Amino acid sequence: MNDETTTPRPTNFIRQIIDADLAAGKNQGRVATRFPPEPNGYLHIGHAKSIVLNFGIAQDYNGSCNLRFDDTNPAKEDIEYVESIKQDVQWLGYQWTNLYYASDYFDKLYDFAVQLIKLGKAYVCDLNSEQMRELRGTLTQPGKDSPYRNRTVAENLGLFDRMRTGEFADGSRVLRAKIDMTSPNINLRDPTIYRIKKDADHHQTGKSWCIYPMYDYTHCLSDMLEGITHSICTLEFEDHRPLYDWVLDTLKTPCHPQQIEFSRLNLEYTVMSKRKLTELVQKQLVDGWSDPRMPTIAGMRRRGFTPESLRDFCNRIGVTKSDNVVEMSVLEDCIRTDLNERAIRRMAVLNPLKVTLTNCPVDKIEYLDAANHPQKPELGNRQIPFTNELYIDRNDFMEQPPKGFKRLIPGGEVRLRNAYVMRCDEVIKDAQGNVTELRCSYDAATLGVNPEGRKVGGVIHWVSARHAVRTEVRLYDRLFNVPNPDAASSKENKEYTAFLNPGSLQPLTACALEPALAEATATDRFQFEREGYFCLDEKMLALGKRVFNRTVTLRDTWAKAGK
RNA sequence: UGGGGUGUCGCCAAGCGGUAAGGCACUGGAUUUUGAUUCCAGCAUACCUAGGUUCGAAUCCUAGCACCCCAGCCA
Repeated sequence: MNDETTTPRPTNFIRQIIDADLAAGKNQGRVATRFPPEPNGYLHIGHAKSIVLNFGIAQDYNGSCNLRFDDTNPAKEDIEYVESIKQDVQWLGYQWTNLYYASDYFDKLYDFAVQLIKLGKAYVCDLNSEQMRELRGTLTQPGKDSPYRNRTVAENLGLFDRMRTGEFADGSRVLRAKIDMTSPNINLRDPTIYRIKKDADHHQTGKSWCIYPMYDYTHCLSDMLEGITHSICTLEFEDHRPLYDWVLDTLKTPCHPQQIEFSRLNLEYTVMSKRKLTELVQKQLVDGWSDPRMPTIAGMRRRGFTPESLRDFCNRIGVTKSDNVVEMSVLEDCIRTDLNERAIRRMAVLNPLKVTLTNCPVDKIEYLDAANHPQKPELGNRQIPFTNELYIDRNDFMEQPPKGFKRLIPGGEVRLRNAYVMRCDEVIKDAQGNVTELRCSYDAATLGVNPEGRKVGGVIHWVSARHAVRTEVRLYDRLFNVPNPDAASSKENKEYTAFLNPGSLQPLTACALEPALAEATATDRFQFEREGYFCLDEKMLALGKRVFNRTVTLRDTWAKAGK
C-alpha cells in the first residue's frame, strides 16, 4: 500500500527551486501554488500529474494550494465541468486551500486594464482578426504596427468603456497590450488582452460582461492577487513567460509570482488532448467522459483505479522539462501493486465450460474454506460450495495443448483451486465438434494435500454450476492500437480515430461467479484469481445493473511466452 | 531562414567537476494449491556528436546534430 507517510518525498527540479528560494529567504518563507484548470472538459491523468505536483508541494512545504478555475472563455466552458473537476481533485485525495474563479477577478482585471491604458501600455485596436494576423508578421519576419496603435489615452479609455457596455459587435475591436511588434517572440507583438463576447452566458457571471480577458493577461494577475509564489505550468507556456512578467512589471504589482514550466505527460496507447477526448465523447466513440477506457480521472475511477495508485504513478514518473512518453506498464504496475495488497480474492469463470464430476453424488454439497488473501490470513475466509457440476474456463482445457501447458487435457489431472485434484475422463462434443462438456472424476484424498506418487502441475479456478452468480463482466484493453496515435495520425495522414482499438471493450455476458460475489458493493476491489483485478461498474450500478469491470489483468508470464 | 526549450539503458529518471542512483520493462533461478505474489541474480567502460579546459568531465567551454513548442479575438 502506498502510505504517504513512508513514501519518500519526491524530488524534482521544481522542488529544488523552491528549496533554493526558501534558503534565500524569498516570499517570507511562504510557498503558495495553485491548480488552474479551464472548465472545458474532464480532468485526465495528465492533469493528475499537475495536481499531485501542486498539491503535493503545498503539503510537503506546509504551504497552500488553491483550486482556481481559469474561466475566461464562456464559449467553451460549462458548469458540468467545474463540478466534475472539483470531484476529481477531491477523489485524488486533495483539498484546496481556497476555491477561486478567474471570473472572481473580472472587476479588478478591468481596473488593471484601465491602468494599462493610462500608462500608455494598452490600446483599443479596430483591426479584425485577419488584418491583425497580416500585421503580426511571421516567425522570421517582424510585424508592423497597427494603425490604431497611437490613439490617445482618452480615446482608448472611451472606446474600452464602450466595449464594456456592449456598444460594439463581437470581433469589431480588442484591447491590446502595447509592447513590440518587432519582437522575435510573437507573444510580445501587441497581444490581445480583451475581446468582445457580447451575448455569452458565463456560468459564473451570467450576462454581466460583454468583454472577457485573455489567458496571458488574466493568469499572471490572478496568481498575483492570490499571492501565489510558484506558478507551475506546462512547457508550451514557456514563450509566454515574458508576457506574464511584462504585465506584472508594467503594473508594478506588489508581488510577482515565479512561473516555472514542466513537460506534460504522454502515455502510450492513448491521447491526452482535451480536444480529442471531447471529440471521442461527442461522437460517442466511447461511453462518455467516464468510459473505463478513457485516460480521464473519471474513467480510471470507473475502471477501478485507486487514488493511491494514481498518486504513486505521478510520483514515479517524475517531473522534468524533457519530452516523454510513459509506457503503460508503469501505470499497470502501480495499480497491481496497490490492488495486490488490498483486493479480496475470489473465483470467477469468465468463459464457462461445464464439468460433471461422475464420482460425486448429485445431491452432495460440500462447503470448502478458502482464504480471502493468500498472504493475509487476517482478512479471513469464505466458504465455497463444491458440487458434482462445475464450471471451469474454456481456456483451461485443451485437446491439443502446446508444450508447457499446465492446465487440463484429456486424461490429465489438474488441481481445482481451494479444492481437489480432478482428472478429465471424457470429452463431450456437439455435432460441429465443439467441446460442450467434460466428464471428470475427483480424488477425494487430495483436499489440502498433494496426491501421492504423482505431481499435479496446474491449478485452475472453478465455480459450482448450481450456485454460480451469472453476471456480465467487461474486459478492457488499450483504447488505441498504436503506442502514439498522434504520431501515427500525422505519419499515415489519417484521423487519429482511425487507430482506435476495436477490441478495447469485450463484454462477457455469461460469466459464472462464486456466490460470495453476489454481495459485492461499489467500493469493493477483487482479484478474480488467475484473471485480474475487478470492481463493480459504478455507472451501471446506479442504473440498477451489476457489471464487473476488469481494471487490469494479472501479470501473465505464460501468455507472454506464447507470443 | 526568427524565438523558446530538450537530448543519460527499450521507457521514465537521479546526477549539479571526483570516476553512471532508482523504478518500469526484460533475462535467468528459488519458493508457491493464483503460470499471481514474494525472493535472489543479471541488465549503460557509458551519458546526442566532435573538439577543448582539467590530475579528473554526463557535469565547464566551443562548434555541430536531432527532436519539441510558438504566427487564436483558445488555455
